[in-house]
Amino acid sequence: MPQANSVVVLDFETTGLSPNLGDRAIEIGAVKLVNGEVVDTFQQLMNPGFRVSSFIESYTGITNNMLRTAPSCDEVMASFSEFILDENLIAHNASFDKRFLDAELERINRGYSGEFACSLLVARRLIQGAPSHKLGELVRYKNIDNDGVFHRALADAQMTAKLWLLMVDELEQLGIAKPSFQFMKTVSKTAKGNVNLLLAKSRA
DNA sequence: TGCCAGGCCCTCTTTAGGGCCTT
Repeated sequence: MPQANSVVVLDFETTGLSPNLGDRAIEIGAVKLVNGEVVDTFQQLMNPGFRVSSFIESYTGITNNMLRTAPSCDEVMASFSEFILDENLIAHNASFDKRFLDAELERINRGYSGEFACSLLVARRLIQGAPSHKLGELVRYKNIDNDGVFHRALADAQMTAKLWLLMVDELEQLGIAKPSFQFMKTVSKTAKGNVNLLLAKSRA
């Protein structure tokens, strides 16, 4: 059973957009939060078994030379599956990361018991004034601490975690007592126009 | 051969189309 007070925020860098078209993971980064505090991190490059495009090299800064000596996806994902055991999961545009997580774990016959929540879907509802809901844009808009690194797995996971905690904080300031992972999922599934109604009903 | 993601969400919608996000 997933723990109620802890969660893992994760981010993949990949060779492209779709595991169904043969794309693979090339880096996984994650932070484990317990009661809103970072207690552990995970970051690992992985060798997908073929060369990545020059687009991906320049988009992520991860080069073929860096991947040449990296351990295989199978090896890294086996270790990552231990990291996320029994944890609920968060990602920015979670449907993307879930597809890659599921595809990579299926290859090694591993699974996980947690559920996914999506920081992008929550942000679209709670941060409606943002010029866009790209992770980098939300980080700028909300003045979230960052080290200037974007499109690397651990850096993006850290920023996503900070964004998530900021949104939880904002809900607490609006009178929602200790917004849970499940409550955040409910927010993400509520029609935009009904979010204020949900919050009004949920106030302590 | 040539093409290829997929889920969410809005609207000039629901017998559909297109932008936003992720790499």
